[in-house]
Amino acid sequence: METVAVIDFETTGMSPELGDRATEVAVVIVSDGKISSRYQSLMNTGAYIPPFIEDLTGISNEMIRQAPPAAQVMKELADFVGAAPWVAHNASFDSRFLDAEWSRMGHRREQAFACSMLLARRLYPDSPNHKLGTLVRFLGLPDTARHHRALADAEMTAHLWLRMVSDLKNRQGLDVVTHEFLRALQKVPKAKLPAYIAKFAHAA
DNA sequence: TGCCAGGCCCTCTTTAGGGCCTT
Repeated sequence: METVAVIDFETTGMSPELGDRATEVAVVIVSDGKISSRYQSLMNTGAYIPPFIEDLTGISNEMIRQAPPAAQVMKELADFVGAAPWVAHNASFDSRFLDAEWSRMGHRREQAFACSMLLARRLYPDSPNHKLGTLVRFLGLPDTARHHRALADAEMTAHLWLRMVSDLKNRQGLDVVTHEFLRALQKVPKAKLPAYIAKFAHAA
């Protein structure tokens, strides 16, 4: 299986367009069907973390004050990931924060994002909902039991990604499940999904 | 919890509204 970089941000809020900043980032590299390496760091942007976000993530303003500068962390992240394509749960969120933080240091993202949430909505329509934690329980995946911290959520997303690739191969009969294929699959209308998958499945 | 955004997706749709996801 090709290498992908699964990323998760903790932030001060929902919108970098409104001034929210990242507070923690984690990336796990998935290759050969397993997690092969990990990067995580708190990051100091100088931004204020509201109390309810402190409660949600356990990341406090005091912790951030002692964290390395955001530019240093983003540089380390870029070096760590290299040319691997991205994966995130609700990728529109993490991709906007990654692009915003990188743009501040003049760095531009080149690799595309695949979204585990859009794929899970298609592959597991019977899940009660498609929050990361719910999917982990629904599928019986390893639960890091520390939700809303970057590394724990990135690892859970990685296990979800591996499960989706495995299910497409073993249950749907696909021989090759690439990042590019899954990016296409996440955009296929749900009603057309069986026919789309059948086109690529090996002959019954 | 802090009232904000963006994108997807469904439906009582497309000249729109609201729920789901992410912090």
